[in-house]
Amino acid sequence: MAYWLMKSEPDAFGIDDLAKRPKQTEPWNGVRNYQARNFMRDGMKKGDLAFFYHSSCAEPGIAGIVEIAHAAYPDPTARDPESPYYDPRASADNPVWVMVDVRLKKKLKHPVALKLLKSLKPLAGMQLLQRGNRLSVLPVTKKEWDIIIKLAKA
DNA sequence: GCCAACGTTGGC
DNA sequence: GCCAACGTTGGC
Repeated sequence: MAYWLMKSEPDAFGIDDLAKRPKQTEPWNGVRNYQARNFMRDGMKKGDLAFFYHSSCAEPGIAGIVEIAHAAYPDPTARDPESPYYDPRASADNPVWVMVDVRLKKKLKHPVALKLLKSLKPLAGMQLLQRGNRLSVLPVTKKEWDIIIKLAKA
């Protein structure tokens, strides 16, 4: 079982939006970065857990925990000319882009702010905190995961 | 709104 | 294959 972090802008789709979805499940479409795609395609398994991270907002940080409810499968928005995520290279034979389904496990009563994560020495190696990091899907080590879970409960 | 960092594109 | 130009991300 692996751990992940997935970013979303709460103005576009936040943890509360996920909570309102049927079965509190949503296809994580629109990822258009190869590294992020590869994490989803090659790394994510059904049952893996991920932090739901709010980016580009007043209080960036971890807002909740989600479970990977479905492993990677083709992202249909890549083949929809009406979609902002449209990619003319995508076809039935070669979907190019994939998505996973995420299901809400828990919305944190007290989100773990980026500011707090940055202040903790044991988390200094976190990929999220590295300079210039822009990936929307990132791996999290079990050690990091456990530390953050404790913070969320504190 | 600014800007650093990074990925992608496209001319050569 | 190089690299400048451009677009995007995301914290502040």
